Amino acid sequence: MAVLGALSVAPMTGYAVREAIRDVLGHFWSESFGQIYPTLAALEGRGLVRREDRAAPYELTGAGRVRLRELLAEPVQRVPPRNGLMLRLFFGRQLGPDACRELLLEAKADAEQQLAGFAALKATVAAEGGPDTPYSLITISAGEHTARAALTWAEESLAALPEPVTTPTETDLPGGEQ
Amino acid sequence: MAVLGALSVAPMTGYAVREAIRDVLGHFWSESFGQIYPTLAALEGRGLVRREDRAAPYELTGAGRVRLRELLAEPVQRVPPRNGLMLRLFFGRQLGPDACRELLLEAKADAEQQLAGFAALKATVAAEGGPDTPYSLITISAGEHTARAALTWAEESLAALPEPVTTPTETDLPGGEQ
DNA sequence: GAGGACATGTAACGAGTTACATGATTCA
DNA sequence: TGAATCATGTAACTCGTTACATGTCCTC
Repeated sequence: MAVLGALSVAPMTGYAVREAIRDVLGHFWSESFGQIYPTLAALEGRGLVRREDRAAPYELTGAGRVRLRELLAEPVQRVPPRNGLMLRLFFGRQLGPDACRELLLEAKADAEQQLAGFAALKATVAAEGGPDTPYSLITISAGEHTARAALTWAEESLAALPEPVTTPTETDLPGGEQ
Repeated sequence: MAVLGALSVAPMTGYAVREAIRDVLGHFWSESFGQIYPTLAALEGRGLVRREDRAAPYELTGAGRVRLRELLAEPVQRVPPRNGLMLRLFFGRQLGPDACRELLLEAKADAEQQLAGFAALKATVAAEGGPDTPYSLITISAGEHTARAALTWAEESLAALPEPVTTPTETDLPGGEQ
């Protein structure tokens, strides 16, 4: 689906398909390198893509466009979740509060970096313009919302973790929290 | 890591481990059924878990607890993203605005259902109480933030899509739906 | 003429899922 | 006694990744 979709935008060599998937779809999709050429060969065998000769870029055939629409219309199948960060935090008692704080700080920095990336990407896409722009902006917006949520969550969780400040010594003043 | 972590909470049979992972870690982790028994056998072979006899539940050994802490301390490796919903929306021009709206409505309903599930889960976990509760609440909070972000995003995107209102026709009579 | 990019492929390996096969226990 | 649930395991198969192997084209 990703390969056909990429070729629906413009004819491309396999190499360019890989770069397009990495750079344009990168924030929500990925294809391993060794996957793309076999896929293109299979698609060519089924008449969904074609190329003039071995040096020319692949282009979508009519049948390929039909097939792409079929694939896009198929129900979204969700992948089984596997979030290593959550797994570590869930067993945070085994890991220790300090390491958990470290993980949350990483997550926060990560979210901030992502937000910056999305802002830049949004500017680029909006400047280019084109028929696919509104749909592209929707996916970027999803990334932004998710990253902002991660940022807020990390900050809240850091505040909620026990011993949020370094305790210098056992100098508890009277009237402190129980 | 997930299996050792589950056994760090309480001794369990393989069957119970599977249910614990599905019911407790389900919103951020999953293990396939056919994965758990081989894993338990391997862990037993390495002396990280033990059981009295073939009928008894597995329990963590001292070495197993050490190994779990090692694993938890390893850096989080992120999985390559693969979000079928975003892929479909990105190529939304091929798919058509109506189908895109449908996808967004599904995503919205999904997020709402998740939010309800998290609220219930939070209440359960908070009521039980225990040493792992604060960490558990952190992961639930992550789910809530993400789901809320998805909900907001879906609503915004629905509003942003072209033709957001149904074109009024003469079939706009009371009870005219269906 | 050397290094980097563009470009195309293959093969081995590994992780994980589904489906199958089997048996014990509980309870209506 | 039959069905549902609890319980343990195996085997085939699919998917995807990493690493390898090869070659061209351009430019400094």
